[in-house]
Amino acid sequence: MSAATPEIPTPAPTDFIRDIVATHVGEQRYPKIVTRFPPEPNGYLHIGHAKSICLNFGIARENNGQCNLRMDDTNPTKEDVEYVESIIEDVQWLIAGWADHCLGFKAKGALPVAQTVDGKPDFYAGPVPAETIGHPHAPTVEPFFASDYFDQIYGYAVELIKKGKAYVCDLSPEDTDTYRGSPDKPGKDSPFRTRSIEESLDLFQRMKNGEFPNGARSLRAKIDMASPNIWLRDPLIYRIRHAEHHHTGNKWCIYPLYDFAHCLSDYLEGITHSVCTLEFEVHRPLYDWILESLGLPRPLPHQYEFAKLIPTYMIVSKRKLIALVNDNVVDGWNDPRMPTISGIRRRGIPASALRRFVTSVGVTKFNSVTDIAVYEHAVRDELNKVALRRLAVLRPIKLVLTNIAAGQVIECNATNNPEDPNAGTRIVPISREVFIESDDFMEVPPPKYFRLRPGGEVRLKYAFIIKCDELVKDASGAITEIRCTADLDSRTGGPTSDRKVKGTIHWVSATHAIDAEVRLYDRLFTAAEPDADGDFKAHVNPKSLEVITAKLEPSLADAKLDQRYQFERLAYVALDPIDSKPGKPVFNRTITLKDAWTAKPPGR
RNA sequence: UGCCCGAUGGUGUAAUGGUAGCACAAACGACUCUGACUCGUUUUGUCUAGGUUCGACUCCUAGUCGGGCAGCCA
Repeated sequence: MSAATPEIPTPAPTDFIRDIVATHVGEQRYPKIVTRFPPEPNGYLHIGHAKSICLNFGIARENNGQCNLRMDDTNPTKEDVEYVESIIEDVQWLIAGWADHCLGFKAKGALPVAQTVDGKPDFYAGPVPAETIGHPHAPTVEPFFASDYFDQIYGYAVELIKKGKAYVCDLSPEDTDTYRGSPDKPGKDSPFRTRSIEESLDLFQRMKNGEFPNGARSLRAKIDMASPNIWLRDPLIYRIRHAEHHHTGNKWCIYPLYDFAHCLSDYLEGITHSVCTLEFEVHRPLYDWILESLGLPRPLPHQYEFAKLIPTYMIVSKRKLIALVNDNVVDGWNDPRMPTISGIRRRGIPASALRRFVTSVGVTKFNSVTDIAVYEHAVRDELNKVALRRLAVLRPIKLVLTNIAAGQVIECNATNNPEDPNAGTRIVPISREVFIESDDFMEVPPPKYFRLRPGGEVRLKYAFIIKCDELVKDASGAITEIRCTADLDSRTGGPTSDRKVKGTIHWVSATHAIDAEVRLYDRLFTAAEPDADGDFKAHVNPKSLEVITAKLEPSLADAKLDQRYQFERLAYVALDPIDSKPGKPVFNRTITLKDAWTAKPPGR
């Protein structure tokens, strides 16, 4: 859909992780920097993931490295191909024109290849050259899948058993919990901890063969039940799960747990820097323990943690996002109000703006909340540069120019984008009857109101200065028509065009206007931290969407999907990529223009 | 209350023993055929207490506050 949005060259960001990478590059510790973005395909990607994507791909592109897209799919009961496909699309959209050349994809169906390193057997899962990656669903390539490594991971588990570093445990899930102890009390050894290597080997194979029901047994790393770190108290590394997997089908009935699969997936792909969020910090000793216990021949990956992105007025939790979808609070994952990447895209926000925002917040280990104003500023700033200006009236009120004859049409020359001289101009027709924004007229205005008022003057942008002569009201006293005279000499270039009037308002010719649906989106929540009290649904903004029929200048009849527009003085908008049809455009309001008047007018 | 991590204006982030800076926000002003954009000015900060040092946001000690960890989730 949307075209690539290349970055204007800016100084490469710095942060503590990039500093570490820079040190490693200086030391030539690795032949190539390889990162990875490893989502679990159990939901859609959101703005928090965007930060991780930009960090991981950013590190890769700044160091001539590579960033693998990997499905972290070790839990068949929660994952689905729908999510795999959305993830691929969202990642490619976000990095298009910026880091496509670093995207690590593999040949479709490829599995790790056996090799020998320093006389030791080894496996490696490598990428396909970036040039061969085209369309998101190109038939020859695909992302990496942790589930493609199940054979190797199983082998590593067997290896651990043989080294006496893992054992099959018959404790029930409940007993396993009890034996684990609590953070301030050491755990207790499982009675199966001393089981012989041979017996564990036999049992593990029979687990694999499907001889036992779910939960009957598990494979555990043998570390230290008294460790102050819970994750070192003989953590489970394999569980029995008789379930069909979206990628491996029915081949397996045992699945490795995250801690075991993740570090090994990183190793198999030759990841150098495994970057994740803070909650995995306490898992790092286990990550290292597994890798170090196996005596692997290639350099080991290392894990680095950073703080999640949490913008105000948003929810970033897959579970809660799912709830919004399932409860029909929003219209699907890609509802333009959702903080999902697909929702953000549909809302009309350029990928470059999203990238700029998630980069601008920095990377630290401090749990912070980011003011949504920073996000909105990035969006407006990006859109200001590229949006074509158009005239549109959202809440029309009729205005008659009494000194223009019925049927007469005057062509006005309008600037397409004052920020971009190359954007050119266009003709907008005006006639005797026009619509103006109802907010732009007040019969009894407050002080410092400089739009139209009885007896007052205002400029119709790109046209002429008008003066309000009289009002026509209906029986109830509501204004039905504003009657004005136009100073026809005040057109651009005309004799009185330099006359100063304080206000300039937008308009559309009533006879030329086209009607179109405009969806006015606003923040999804009314509370800065919607989930602060644990009840985010209570803070859903009832006015997060208002659908109106607006009056648009005629040129908007052939608006383009990839083009961003600004309805002058109002908002940035984009065509809805799903509901817009030829001849029936539907516009989504991406974001309003900043408005210093209604934000805080004097006397209010 | 076991272990791990963190703390710089309203918010986010820089300064890696040597002038506390930037962005957003806010306020005021200039400009304006978008009350936008742009430009200018201003307000506001190193969690606390000790210590080391000529000098501490930075190093040390103790404390305070916040976050994370007890899924066969990731």
